[in-house]
Amino acid sequence: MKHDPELDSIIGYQVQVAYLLMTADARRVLEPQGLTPAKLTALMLIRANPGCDQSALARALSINRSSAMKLINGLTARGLIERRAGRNLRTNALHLTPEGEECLKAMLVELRGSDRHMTERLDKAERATLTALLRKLGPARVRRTAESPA
Amino acid sequence: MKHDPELDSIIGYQVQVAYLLMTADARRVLEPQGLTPAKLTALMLIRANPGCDQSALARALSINRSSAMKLINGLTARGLIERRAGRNLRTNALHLTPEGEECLKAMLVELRGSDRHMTERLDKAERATLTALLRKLGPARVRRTAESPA
DNA sequence: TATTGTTATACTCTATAACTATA
DNA sequence: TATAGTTATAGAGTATAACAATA
Repeated sequence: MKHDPELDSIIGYQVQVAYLLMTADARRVLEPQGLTPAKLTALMLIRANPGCDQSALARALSINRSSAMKLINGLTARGLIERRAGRNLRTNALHLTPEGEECLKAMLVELRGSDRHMTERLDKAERATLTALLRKLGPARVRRTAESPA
Repeated sequence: MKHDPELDSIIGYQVQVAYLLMTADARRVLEPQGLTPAKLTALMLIRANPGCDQSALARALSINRSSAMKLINGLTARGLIERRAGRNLRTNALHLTPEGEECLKAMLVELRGSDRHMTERLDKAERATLTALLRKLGPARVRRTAESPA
């Protein structure tokens, strides 16, 4: 199937192609553990913010509370995370279990391998450049804390 | 919510963040027409390959035939594409309708606007560099020399 | 025999709405 | 009042399995 050349100048489309390419390999790595990129991201967020509550996690993942419930229930059922007593009686504190910590570490090793494989045609400088350029995506008018103390 | 610094060195994660950022804006543009990035991609493929059959489209989108059926039925119901008689009695030839052509053109105008907005912090050279680096993603052993650059 | 389109069915992810307990 | 967690339900999107017609 031919590709429409008009899409070559649309960065968002190029990013989409890259995303599908990269995640296809990542999914292959995560699948044996019953994980997906979204679930992995949730585990990483919980590791970086131990004791966070469910609503905060939902906001960070850009999903709503009830969707987060299903995600959290699934990870809890797999023994990777657990709900502990929170700051008050209506919040849960999310934590990785020891098994979750171990699973996450092992996944990161494999994901680094996948990532190295999928970026092997880029040298070190190119990798740094790509990362820097990806970070510059997004509208210029975002409210920066240094700019105006909104 | 804090971000785990270990993810900063994983290109696949950076690409995922960029993808979610870019498509959020694209979805906002496509939504009033009942379209999604995947449906838009299907329309672009049909425009670039008029008369293609359903199975070829499914392969190009990396979905299976029955999933493609739903997609095609939806676009047909919206009057954007149509099934015509194909090369033989068991294949359909997919074509954009005049309304589909017009809708696609209008969407591309808006998507270019969105794309320009989301990449406004990059200058022309940076855009070209980003596109070139994104194209270099993927394993080195892929047969890419004589084929189309995907 | 293999392939195309099709249907039936199921699973995952997401969303909305409503409910409860608590703040 | 407002918020956190929860439940029920629904709508996309995808997949597998099977089937008839055709190659």
